[in-house]
Amino acid sequence: MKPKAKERMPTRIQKKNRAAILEAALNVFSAHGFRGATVDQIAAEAGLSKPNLLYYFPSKEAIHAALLSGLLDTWLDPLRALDENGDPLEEILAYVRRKLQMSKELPRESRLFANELVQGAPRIHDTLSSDLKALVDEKAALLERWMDQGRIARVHPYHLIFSIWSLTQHYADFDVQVRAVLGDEDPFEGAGPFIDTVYRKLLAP
Amino acid sequence: MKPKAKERMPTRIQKKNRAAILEAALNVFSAHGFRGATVDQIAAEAGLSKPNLLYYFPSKEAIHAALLSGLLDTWLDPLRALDENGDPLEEILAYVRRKLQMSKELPRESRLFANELVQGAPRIHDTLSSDLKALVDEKAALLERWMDQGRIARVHPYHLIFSIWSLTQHYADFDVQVRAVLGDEDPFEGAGPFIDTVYRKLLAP
DNA sequence: CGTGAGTTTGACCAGATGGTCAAATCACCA
DNA sequence: TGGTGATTTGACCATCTGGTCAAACTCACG
Repeated sequence: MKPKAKERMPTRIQKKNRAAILEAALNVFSAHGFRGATVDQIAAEAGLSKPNLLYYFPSKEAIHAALLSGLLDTWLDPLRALDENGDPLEEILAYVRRKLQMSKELPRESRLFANELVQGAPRIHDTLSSDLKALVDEKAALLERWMDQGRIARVHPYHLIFSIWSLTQHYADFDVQVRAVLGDEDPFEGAGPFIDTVYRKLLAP
Repeated sequence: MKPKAKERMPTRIQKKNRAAILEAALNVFSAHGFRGATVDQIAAEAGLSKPNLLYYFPSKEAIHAALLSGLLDTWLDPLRALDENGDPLEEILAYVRRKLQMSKELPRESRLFANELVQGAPRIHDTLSSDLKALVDEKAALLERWMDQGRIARVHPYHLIFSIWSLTQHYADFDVQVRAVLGDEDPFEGAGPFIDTVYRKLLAP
């Protein structure tokens, strides 16, 4: 039997409104940063009045925190998927491609994190040096094993990971700049093959 | 004889205070973004009262604009220095090294631009699609010529330039993340050789 | 020195912003 | 259908923020 929960099930309306708020907040926070976003703006975009929005989340901070922690997993999933048992180069290329695809399909999420990081990550610093560091340590060790086995070329494993982040997220985070330079050309059209080549040549044993 | 200028020479005090304000503004804007920075904060950091600061610059916007336009040249100088007459690979590697050094020595400047770009560059969009685009077009054409001559491997020249920007500026813009993962290790220690290797392997004809 | 330009400041303002609250309205089901 | 808890809102508040202004002060130079 179900132990009676202190917290009740979320109602249909709660589910709908919470989702609408997070969606709107993602738009606004990713476009203007935490400080640049206003509660009114988020409320308007979610189709709610400000007091109504604050009925669902206790504060602006809370919305932001909910967004970040809710998205962090999604964000790191591709790295988690790096599989010890796969072919090293193909595993890494798959990771790169997934990350680039995320830049294309989830640019708001990327910019949300970029905004936070570029300003010193005041609200997620702890998560970075615990969860993120642990995951990267683990995967860097895997990369190092592959290098020891001569299955990919030897490079600094941490900087290899950083390079994948920077090369792929660049297209989401600095989208305006990329488009200003490229004009009409679709950035991802050329980026995919380019980055692919980078890692094929870099990691060829 | 000197034509009498409508505008007088800046006094000693003007020079000192303008410089102090821009220095303080660079600190504050790069750490908090335009919206997150307050005039009081900048004034305090510059050792002036708010009204006094606004005696030297007419508005917060004006300080930000002065900073950006003053720094844009510095920022693009390394790319401008890419020399048609040098050895292609060495020229590109020199560009990469200069950019990485700038990330190390001028991280505030890098983050100032990063903050602006990640939020859609509302205040420098025009400069990007005119000046920046023109410069990149010119240098991309040079890279293409080098490729035509078989002096470096053929890759998408624009994405080659983007990759240099992203790989190097990553270490300034996302400094907290890099340090959270690396712990005590100096990021630039490993980044230099790593990025060097990337471009040597990528561009070997 | 005295004087006018250059510099500094306390007091102030209007608008924006995050957040509160009591009252009104709505949705569900016994 | 009535009642109860969930939802919504208009009015309001305190604080922050960019910016103004007149008055006071300082400096350089004749």
